[in-house]
Amino acid sequence: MKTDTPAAGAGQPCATARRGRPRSEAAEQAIFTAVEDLMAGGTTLSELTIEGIATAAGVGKATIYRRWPNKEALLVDVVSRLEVPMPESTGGSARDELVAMIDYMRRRGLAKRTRWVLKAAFGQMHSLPELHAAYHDRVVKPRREAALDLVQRAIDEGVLRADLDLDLLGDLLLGPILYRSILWEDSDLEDPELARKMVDALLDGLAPRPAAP
Amino acid sequence: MKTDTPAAGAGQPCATARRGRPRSEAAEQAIFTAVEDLMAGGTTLSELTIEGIATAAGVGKATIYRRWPNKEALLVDVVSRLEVPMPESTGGSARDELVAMIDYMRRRGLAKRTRWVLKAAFGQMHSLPELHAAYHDRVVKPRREAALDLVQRAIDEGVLRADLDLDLLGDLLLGPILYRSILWEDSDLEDPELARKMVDALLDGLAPRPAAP
Amino acid sequence: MKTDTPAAGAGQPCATARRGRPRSEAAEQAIFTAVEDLMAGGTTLSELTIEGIATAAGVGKATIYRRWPNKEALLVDVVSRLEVPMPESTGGSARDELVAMIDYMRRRGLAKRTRWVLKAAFGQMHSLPELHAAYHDRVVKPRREAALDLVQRAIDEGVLRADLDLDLLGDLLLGPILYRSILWEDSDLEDPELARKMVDALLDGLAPRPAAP
Amino acid sequence: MKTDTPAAGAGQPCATARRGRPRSEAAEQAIFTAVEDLMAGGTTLSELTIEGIATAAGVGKATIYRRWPNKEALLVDVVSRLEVPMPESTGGSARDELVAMIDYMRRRGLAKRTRWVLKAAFGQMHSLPELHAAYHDRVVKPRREAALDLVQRAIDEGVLRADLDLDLLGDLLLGPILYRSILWEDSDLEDPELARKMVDALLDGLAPRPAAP
DNA sequence: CGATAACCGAGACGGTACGTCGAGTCTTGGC
DNA sequence: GCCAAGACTCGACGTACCGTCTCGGTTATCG
Repeated sequence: MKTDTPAAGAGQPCATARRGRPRSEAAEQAIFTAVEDLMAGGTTLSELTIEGIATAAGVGKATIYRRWPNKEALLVDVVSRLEVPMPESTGGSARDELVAMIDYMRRRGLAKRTRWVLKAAFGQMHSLPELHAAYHDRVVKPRREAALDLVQRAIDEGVLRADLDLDLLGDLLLGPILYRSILWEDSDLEDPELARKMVDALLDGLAPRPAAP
Repeated sequence: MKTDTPAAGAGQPCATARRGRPRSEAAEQAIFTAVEDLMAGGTTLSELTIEGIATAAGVGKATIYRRWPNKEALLVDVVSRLEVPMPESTGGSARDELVAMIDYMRRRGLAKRTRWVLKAAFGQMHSLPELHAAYHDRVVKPRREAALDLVQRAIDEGVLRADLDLDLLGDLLLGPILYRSILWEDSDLEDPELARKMVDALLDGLAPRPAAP
Repeated sequence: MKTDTPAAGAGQPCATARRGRPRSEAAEQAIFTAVEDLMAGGTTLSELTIEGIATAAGVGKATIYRRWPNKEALLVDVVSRLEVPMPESTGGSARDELVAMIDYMRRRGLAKRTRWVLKAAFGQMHSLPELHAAYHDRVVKPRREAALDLVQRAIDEGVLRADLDLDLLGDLLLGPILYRSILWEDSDLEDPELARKMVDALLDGLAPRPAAP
Repeated sequence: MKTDTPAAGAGQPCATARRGRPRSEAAEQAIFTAVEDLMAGGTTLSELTIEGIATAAGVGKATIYRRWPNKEALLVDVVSRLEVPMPESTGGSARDELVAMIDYMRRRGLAKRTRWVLKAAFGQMHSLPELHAAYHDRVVKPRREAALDLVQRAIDEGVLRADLDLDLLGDLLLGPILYRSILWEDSDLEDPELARKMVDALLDGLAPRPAAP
C-alpha cells in the first residue's frame, strides 16, 4: 500500500500544483528511522520524546509537528509503515492458508524490530480515539476482512462448519494467537508448529472424540 | 489477595506503635476515588497526572508521594482494588464452569466502572512497564492459573482432550473472549449466550462432522 | 543624503546591465508601506517580525532578505525614508532660525506617521544596537551638525555668547525639546509658542535680572 | 523604598497568613544578580533570554515566570532596584542644589553597572505601555517632582525667575543632562564641572550681556 | 498535660518536555 | 534572475508536570 502523504490515509494525488518548497522526503525518512532506532534500542514509549526524535533524526521539531499533530499520530504512521502486508494467497487449501495466516501473525509477533509496534498499537492507541480509529481502519480492519474472507472460503470448501457465525469463527481462530502476541512473552511464540497445532485443535474440537467405529 | 497496606504487597503489620499522627484513611480513599472518577470520566492514562489526582481528591501532592513512590505504583493499587475476584467454583460440571468463567470475563468487559482497567491493561499500560509487570503478576497470572486449574479439571473429567498442551488449551479457550473484551466495542459482548456458544463451538470443533453413522 | 540602493549607504550604480529579471520596485514600496502601516498601527519594534511584514506586504520573505541582510538594516532604511529634511535656512536672523529649528522638532514630534520613529529611536532601538548606531550616523549626527552650524552662526552674529562650549550650547538648546518629544506625552508639545518661549528663556537666562538701571 | 513583593509597587503587608511554601528570597536575589551580571558582561537586551537568565541564576524558568509575566516586567524590577535614590537635600543654596542634582544625573549616567538600565528604561519601556507607566510612576515621576520642588524653592529664593512656567523651567534644566545621558556616549559626561557649567550658563543666559555699567 | 513527631493542605523549588513562533536559508514552479 | 510560497534547522518562548522541599497547622502517642 503506497501512501504519498503519510498523514492522510486517502491521499489525493493533488493535481493542482502545490506551491512552495515541497516537504523533504529525506527528513521524513530520517524521522521514521530515528523512531525505529530509538525503540529498537530500548527506549520505552513514555521515554520517547519529540525532542529526542528530532535530535536523533537531525531535524527541527517543527518539521515533525508540520507532519503530525502529536506523538501519537506520529506513532500511528510509524506503526503503519512497519506493518508488513499479509502473505498473498498461496492458492493452497483453505486449511493450509488458515495455518499460514496464523503463522504469519506468530512471526510478526516475534519480529524484534516490529514487536514494540504491536504492543504500542494495542496500547497508546486507546488514548486517542480518533487515532485509534485511523489505525483500526488502516491496519486492523483490512486484516480482519482478509481473515474473514479466508474463513468464508474455508466454509465454502467445507473445511469449516457452515452453521456458525462468521465473526465468532474469526475470533475463535484469531483470538488465541493475537492474545499471545500482545500479552505474553516471546517464548510463547517460538514453537514453529504453533499455528498448525492451533488449527488442528480448533478444527478437530477440544472435546475428546469417541473412538471411530 | 491481601492488600492491607496499599504501598506494597508485603505489608508490615507494624506491631510497634508508631508515633505521630497516623495517616488519614479518608485521604487514601479520596485518592482512590479521584483516580477512578477521572478514568471513568474519559481521562486517558497519559492524561492522568499526579497533580490532577491531588486536586480532584482535595489532597496535597506529598500525601500521594508519601504512600506510593510514583504514578505506576499508585495505579497498580487502584487496579488491584477494582479487580473483583473470579467467581467461586459452583461445583457444577467442568463444562458449565468453563462457560461460567468465560461469561464472567464477558460481563467484566461490559462493567462500566472497571472497563477502563481492562482496556488500559492491554493498551496504555505498555507505556508504563512497571505498572504493566505488576498488573501482570497480581492480576493476570493468578487468573490464568485459576483458569488452567479449571482446564486441568476439565481434562480429568474427560470434557477436554488430554492430548493437547495445557497452555494451548487455555489460550484457545480464553483468547477469543479476551480479544473481544479488549479490542472490539461493547456491542460485541452483549449476547448473553456468547460464552456458551464459544464453548460449544470449541469443544465440538470448527470442522464439519461427518454425518453420524 | 543619497539612498539610491536601499541596502547600503554606499550604493553601486551598477552600470553593467545585470541579467535576469530586475528587482520589483513595487515589492520594495509594498515592504516600506507595510512596515510604516504596522508601526503606525501600534505594533512595537519587538513585535515587528519579518514574517509579519512579508505577509502584510504580500511579499515573500526572500524578497526582503534579498534586499536587506536583517531586520535592523531594513528598519534603518524605513526610518531614513521617513525622516523629512530639516527646513532650509530662511535667511532670517539667527535667533529666528533657532526658534524655527526647535519648532520644527516640536512639530516633528507631533506628526502622527513618524512619531513612532522618534520614540523608537530613543527607546526600543537600544535593543537593536546596529539599528541604533546606523540611525545615529545617518539621522542624528547630520542634524546635530546642522544645528551646531546654526549655533555657530548665532555666535558669529552675537546672538549667543562666544565664551561657551559649542557642544554645551547645542545641548542646552536642543535637549529640552528632544526630551519633551521623546519622554512626555503629545500634549506637552501642542503649544505653538513653545519654541519661542524656550529660546527667549534660554537667551535671557533663567535667573532674575536686576532691574535695568 | 522597600518593596516586599517585587511585582507590585504598592505591596500590601498581607496580614492574612498565606499558605504553602513561601517564595525563596535567595532565588529572587540570584535572578537579579544574574541579569545584572549578564548585562554588565556585554549581553544586549535582545540577546538577554529568560532561559539564559534562569541558567545563569541556577533557577528554573518557572521560578521567573512565577514572579514576572514576561521579560519586560522583570527588567522593570531590575531597573527599579538599581536606581539609587537621589541625594538628600544638603541644605545648601538652591543654586548649589541644582548643580548637585544635575551632577547626580551625570554620575548616574556614567555608572557602569547601571548605565544599561538607563538606556533600557528609555528604550524597551515604550514597547509595553503599562510597564512604561509603572516605571514612570515609580522612578520618573518622583524624581521629576523632587526636581520641580527644588525649582520651586529656587524661585522662592530668587535664584530662578518667577515669570516662567514651572514645567518649562524643569525641562530647560533637566533636558540637556538627560539628553546627554541617554543619547550620547560616556565621553560626553566625563567633565566633572559639566553640571556647574550648565547651571551657570542657563542662569546667566545664553545671550551675551552688555557690559555692566 | 505538654512535648514530640508524623501527618495534613498548599504551593514554591529545579528540571524536562511540550507545542508554537520567528529568524534566516533553501527549494520548488512560474514569470 | 527575480517572484510568492512554503519547507528547512535552530533556538527561545511560555506552560504543564515531575518528584522534592518548605511553610503553618493538626492530631496522635509518649513522658
